Amino acid sequence: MGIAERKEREKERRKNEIIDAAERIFFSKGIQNATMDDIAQEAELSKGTLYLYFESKLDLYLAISMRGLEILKELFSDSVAQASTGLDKIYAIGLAYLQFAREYPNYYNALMYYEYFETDFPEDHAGSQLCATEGHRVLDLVVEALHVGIEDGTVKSDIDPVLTANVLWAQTSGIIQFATDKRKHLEKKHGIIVQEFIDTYFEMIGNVLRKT
Amino acid sequence: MGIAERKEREKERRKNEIIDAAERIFFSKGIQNATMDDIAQEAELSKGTLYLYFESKLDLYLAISMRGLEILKELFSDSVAQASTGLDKIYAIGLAYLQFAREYPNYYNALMYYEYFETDFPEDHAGSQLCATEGHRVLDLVVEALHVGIEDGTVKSDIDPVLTANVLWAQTSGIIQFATDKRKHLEKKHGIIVQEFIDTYFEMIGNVLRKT
DNA sequence: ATAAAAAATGACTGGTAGTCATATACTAAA
DNA sequence: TTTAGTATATGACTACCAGTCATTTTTTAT
Repeated sequence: MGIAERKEREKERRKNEIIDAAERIFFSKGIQNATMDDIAQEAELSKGTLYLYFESKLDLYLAISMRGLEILKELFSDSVAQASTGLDKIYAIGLAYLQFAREYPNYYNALMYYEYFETDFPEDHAGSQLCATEGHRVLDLVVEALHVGIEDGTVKSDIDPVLTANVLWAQTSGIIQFATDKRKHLEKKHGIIVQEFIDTYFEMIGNVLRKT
Repeated sequence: MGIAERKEREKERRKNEIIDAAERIFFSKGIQNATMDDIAQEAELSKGTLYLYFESKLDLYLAISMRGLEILKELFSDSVAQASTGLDKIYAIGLAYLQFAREYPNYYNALMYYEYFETDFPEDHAGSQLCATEGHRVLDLVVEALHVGIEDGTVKSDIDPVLTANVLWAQTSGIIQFATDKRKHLEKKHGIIVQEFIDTYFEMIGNVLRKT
């Protein structure tokens, strides 16, 4: 009975085509300005059909966020795998995050949008929970890297890995957000090149974590 | 000719009454869900009148953000004035920021909303520019505190005050945002009390800035 | 008292998320 | 092959909201 399977595949494909179309519209017009009619037209489907595949505009947007998270997770895994010492793994994760914001600004924005509106989402919203879970998995990589660093002697042993991972994540997010949004302002008002800003931050982190 | 003056005062008062009403609605229903009709009803005015005093819903919201910035600036000024050494001033500013997020969560949210959507605002929007300028003034306090710290020997002298102030501001914003949004998650999933999280961060900052 | 100016009103417009009765395409049994 | 049943697709329609503007009400100056 291969028909059911084929239908399943086609359903999945159509769903992805809709996400593709939505992505083009969201990324070109902005999340707020994109309308479901725009997306329907781009997908060459009627608006009603969109609602057969996604419950709401928010759900459609969350599907795009999930794609962003997948990319981010991939970048992180690669970085961690390639760096040898624990401390280098920490640096590598930070750099990968930065690379993500630079190379996939649209996905980065989508994730920031999610961060901002997470509190507005219904507690039990499936897609939202999935996004959150994926985000936590990324944090686990940082905890693991700190453990490795303590083991191999590149990271101070008197830190709490879980606590420190959360602090690192939070402050690095702030740094990247600032570097992304205020790049222009940094250069114009303060004559600071973003790279200097980033380097200064990484130096600070190194001084704090490195075993002396 | 006191009539013109009286009219001016009354116009200002009405404007503030509208902001008061908008605040109650925005803060209770959320910025997105609040409607201009809600606000008009709360202010006991017609919707058209709101538009005599504010150009748009965004303008009305920015007026509220400005109130938040005023409070924040006040907290910062007081903190800086009370702390004696330069390093203590830095701590004091961080703590004041934290206090602001805790004691005025609605204003804090309004400012975060502004941060997030700043890029969407028209480049030449008056209210938006005013908000940005006020925000920069706050950063100047940090730069100044670093200078004082270098002078009085509590802060390392090999740092660039402007660069460091920007880094501090960016990462502290990330920490506070995380502590605010993820408090629940920190406690439930990792068994971390927010205070531990904050303390760990401040300790890190101290280790980086303090002259040894 | 009256004309002019200022302030306030609310019905109206344009635009959008989401719905639903209807139509079309596909599948399985007779 | 026909037919009944099911899955998929449609777009006109509803409800709602930001912002407008012709009209009305209130205030001021003469």
